[in-house]
Amino acid sequence: MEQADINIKPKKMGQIITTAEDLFQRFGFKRITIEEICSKAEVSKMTFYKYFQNKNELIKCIMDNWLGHIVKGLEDVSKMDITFTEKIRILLRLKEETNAKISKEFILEYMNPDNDMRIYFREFYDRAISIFIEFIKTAQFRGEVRKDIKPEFLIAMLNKMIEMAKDEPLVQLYPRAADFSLEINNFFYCGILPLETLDNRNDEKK
Amino acid sequence: MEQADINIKPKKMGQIITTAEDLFQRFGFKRITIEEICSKAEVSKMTFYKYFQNKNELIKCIMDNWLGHIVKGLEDVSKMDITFTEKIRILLRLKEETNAKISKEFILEYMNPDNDMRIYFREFYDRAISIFIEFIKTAQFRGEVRKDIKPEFLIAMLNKMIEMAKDEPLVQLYPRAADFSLEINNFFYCGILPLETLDNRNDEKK
DNA sequence: ATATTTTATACGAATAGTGTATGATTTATA
DNA sequence: TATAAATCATACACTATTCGTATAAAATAT
Repeated sequence: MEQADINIKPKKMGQIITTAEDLFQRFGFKRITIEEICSKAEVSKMTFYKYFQNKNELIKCIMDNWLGHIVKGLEDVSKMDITFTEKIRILLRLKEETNAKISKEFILEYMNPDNDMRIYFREFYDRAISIFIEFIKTAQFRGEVRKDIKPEFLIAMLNKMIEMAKDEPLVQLYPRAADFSLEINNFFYCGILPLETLDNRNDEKK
Repeated sequence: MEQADINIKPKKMGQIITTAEDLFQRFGFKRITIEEICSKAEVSKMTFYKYFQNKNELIKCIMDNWLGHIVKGLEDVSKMDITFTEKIRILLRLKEETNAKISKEFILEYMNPDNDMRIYFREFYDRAISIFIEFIKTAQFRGEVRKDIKPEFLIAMLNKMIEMAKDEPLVQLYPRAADFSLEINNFFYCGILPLETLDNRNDEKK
């Protein structure tokens, strides 16, 4: 999927991005130095500066990749000819993935007032959210989601559900993790489906 | 358990240790600055230097705590009047905990040749291992473990088992996570029990 | 063979982190 | 309330780290 895009890029550039992405996600942007990225990516510093002006440009590049990934993911889901239940399941996974990226560490740095990247972070966050909202609006237009629900509310709901999925004692109630995620999924599905389609729901499930 | 020791220490000192412990485990020693510890622990830098000469002394203090925790844990287990199956279960958890502490990040810094703390790290690692080995030797003396097994082999086995427990597709084979950990536990148990006690094993289980 | 890419090393400049001094403020204790 | 002890914010000189660039050698591709 994203593979194709990466392959067009020079090999070393790809190594830098992949390594940096991993390090940034684990330790946050601030803690990682260019030199650490280079040595882990097995690339010399000179090569780094050949492809990126500085660390911030690399960060922007990576965050743009993230956005692209979300956009593409949602576009693909939109096009897919599957039940909306399935779509929600994929959406959930995508949101969870995004959350992992915009994690504590990210938020922390984003909050820091004396960070040059602050404006860019805010922009990224807003765009990510608005992409999700756009997706939901489309679904509302198609009649897959009740029209009187605020998309922003759904986003908040998604986040809460992802939190729930991390609540160990809760998950333990289910014989296997998959059962729990199905439960969450179904709850979501039943709660947002337009009223007029309530009758066909059971048929659709089969 | 360890609670008591902490309470004797001045309050702020405790805050420093707790915060630093958390940060070190998540990001490694090198990445964390004294100032970050202070601000997260809500302690001024002056207070930090009141209790610790420098970052290395804090690290030593924390690593000593870890050792103490292992020693106490194993001593407690030794004293407990429970089946050896149970003991192994607790031992496994303790080893897992220790592994989390001496994680990738730790090893990485420990490997770094130009690190002043290198000798201390090596020493810590050796002592931790030898404490486990001592525990196993005691168990062998008591006849709880087959005498012809090398303790070092058991340590290696424990590590492998902890790795296995993180192998998702494998864990998925079991209806619930607990079942898998029981399986591992029983396998270990059956494999190391002295031959002469093989007959009573089933009775002991009940 | 030749052009391109990548590399190691070294370097000054900029930045960030350390550890200490000072005096004000808070908190505990009598 | 008075007094001692802890904690604090701020500023500071000093050190270590990181940045970004210049150079020329080595590796790789064509």
